[in-house]
Amino acid sequence: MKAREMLSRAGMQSSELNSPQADAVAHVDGPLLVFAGAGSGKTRVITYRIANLVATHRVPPYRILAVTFTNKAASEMRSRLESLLGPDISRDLWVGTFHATCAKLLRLYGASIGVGKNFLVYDAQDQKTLVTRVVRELGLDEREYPPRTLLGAIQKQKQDGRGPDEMNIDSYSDRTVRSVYAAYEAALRAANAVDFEDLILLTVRLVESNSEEAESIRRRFDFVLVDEFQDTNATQYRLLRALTRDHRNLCVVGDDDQSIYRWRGADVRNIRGYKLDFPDAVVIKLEQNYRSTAHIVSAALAIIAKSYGREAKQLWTANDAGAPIELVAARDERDEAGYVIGRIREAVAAGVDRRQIALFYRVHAQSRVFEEALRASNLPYRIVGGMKFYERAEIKDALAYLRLVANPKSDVDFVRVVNTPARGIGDTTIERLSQFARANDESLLSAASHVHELGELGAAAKKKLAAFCALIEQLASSAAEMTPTALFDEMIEKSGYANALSADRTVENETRLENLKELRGSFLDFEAEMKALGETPTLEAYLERVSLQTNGDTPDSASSVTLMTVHGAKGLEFDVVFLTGMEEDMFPYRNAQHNSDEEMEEERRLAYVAVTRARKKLVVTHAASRQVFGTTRTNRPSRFVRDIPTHCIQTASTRLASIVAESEPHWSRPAFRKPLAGAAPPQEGRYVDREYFSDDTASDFAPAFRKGARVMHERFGIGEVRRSDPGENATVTAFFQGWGEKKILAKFLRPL
DNA sequence: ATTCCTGCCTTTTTT
DNA sequence: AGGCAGGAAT
Repeated sequence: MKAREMLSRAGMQSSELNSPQADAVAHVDGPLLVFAGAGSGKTRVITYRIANLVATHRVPPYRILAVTFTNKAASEMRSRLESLLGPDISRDLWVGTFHATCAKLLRLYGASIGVGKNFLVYDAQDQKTLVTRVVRELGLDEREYPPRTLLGAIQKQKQDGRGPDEMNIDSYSDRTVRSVYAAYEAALRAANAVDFEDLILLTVRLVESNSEEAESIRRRFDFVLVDEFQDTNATQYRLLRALTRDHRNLCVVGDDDQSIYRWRGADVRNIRGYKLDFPDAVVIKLEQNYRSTAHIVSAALAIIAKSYGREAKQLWTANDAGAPIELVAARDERDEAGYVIGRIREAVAAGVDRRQIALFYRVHAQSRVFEEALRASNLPYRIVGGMKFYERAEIKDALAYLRLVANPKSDVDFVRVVNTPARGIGDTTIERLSQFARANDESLLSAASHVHELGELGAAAKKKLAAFCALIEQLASSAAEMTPTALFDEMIEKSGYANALSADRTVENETRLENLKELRGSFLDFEAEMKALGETPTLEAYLERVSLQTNGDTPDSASSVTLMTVHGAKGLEFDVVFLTGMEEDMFPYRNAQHNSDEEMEEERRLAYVAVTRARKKLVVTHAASRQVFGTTRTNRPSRFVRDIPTHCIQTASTRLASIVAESEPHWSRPAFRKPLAGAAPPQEGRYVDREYFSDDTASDFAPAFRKGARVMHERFGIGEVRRSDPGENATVTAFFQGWGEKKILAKFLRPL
């Protein structure tokens, strides 16, 4: 294909890009830093730049590496590149997550640093299991050193690029961490496994070494691009620098205002300090927002403006002001849920696609109330996060069998399935086998294969273990001559797993069988895909994909409302967003351990992320009281809410609805007289027609400003009503902390 | 070996 | 409040 043709196919007319976007796309050699504000067309810039490198500058596609954090982002980028450049070229580009890219490099070159070709990737659960085992073997008290905490400490070391011997030891507990870390590493290597951190860290060591392999990897890519750069941790950044050491063609794209993963090791300083490492870097800021209404952009900007140390940016939009942001005060979480669900039904009735509606909360625990309300009103919804497909026990069990077949050294998998389904191999047996295995320096499966040498084990136990070994061996020999799907079928049958589930026909087991069927479907998909690429589908390749695809890859084909945490919402956008639980101590989230300045900063950025997800309509809710971990808590509205300029906001309250509900028999209430078609009967008067929330202050003056009610004033903050005088120029006398009693025109007050 | 109970802890979790 | 892990009971 000719370059010009490719360019036009890439849609690269300047009219499609604004000026900073075009500058970023046109940049070729040397370091480039792009600050991409929310909704500023970041993905477009990255993909166009890649297209430009290939089409105009004739860079071979296989010499370009684009790194993302999520599989989803990677596949989106890939498909956009495919439509720009066509399948032949895009196939050769390296587009993938940090982890997938590193796994690929390790499989190609890892031998030189002692990483076998068929290593497994252990997920969070496996890691914890392994740490627990190590803790026990070291004879440590699990109560004093919870495996969870230790694993966290180990991960932190790894994310900072330190091995056990490179740790800073400041206390006795550091010493403990170090010894657990060392033993954990040894256990991983013995199992021929790596964890997520290893994927990065081992690749860094590989690329930084002086080996021939390091040289080849560094020569492999002429251009490296990174998306969501603000989310990189120390090791990931080190990797990027090592990969581009010789040419410095490192293009990073991100937004320090959207850095919300500090607690996972992400370091905003990577983006904020990029200039220090690359003083000659070209810096481009994308500040025009194409996504949201002007009201939403102003609100977002007001929230983030108070952030400290941020790179100066001024997000703006040419879009219309749009509908005001609604701020709704609810009594408690149930009131809040009822109100939100009512509003969602309204929106759906008005023709909004359910897929364009999202409900955010700070923590998962808040989802339950919403879920119940959604179910009660028959609204289809999906929850992102929570228990993911690949985390379900039956899926992990099935995969553990196959992983054990692929990698007989994987003790974690052995322990998982040796007695699943129950085969009468109990803890005592496994404990003795472990000791035996340790004494002989071999894996559990291998120890079990010559278990007859183990004196202190009962004959019955030996027989059972031998039978299990035979099962795995049989499956292993099948693996050599079968397709992965056929092997899966055989495993499910021969292991007795399917039988155990169908024997006891409970609803849960039905679901589990369904899930296994779905897993089988993923084997079929995998085989079809590999066939299309002309490759042989191997079990190992399948397992690799699955271990890096922990994402719940929810098919959003179903038309559902989406519920998720704000973290889960990053990178997404919706027409209508409900941002719930906007109270102090909920959002910003705070408890005894979590209240540092840094954390507060991150909460602020999180609020910014939340607000910028909305395209057309944002409804913010907060509850006066809520049940948290069994106790009732009363909270003021979030500081972030108070940061939103009042001219963007329209306040409402669910209170009028409840007053109507209490004072009138339900059949006489307007909302009940004409229920929405197909809707479940409303409960407790929460589903009230919108007219009831009209912004006409007179109609809800009395309840909103009755004595004792809380109100907010732009200057004086939150106050308590002492006295109110309705009428044309209604006034309210209220007490404000730090200001005393003030008499104020009601229109300057917001009921809370 | 399995089951049941009690006591614990509770953010966010791209891979 | 609820889910889970560890320990006791069967």
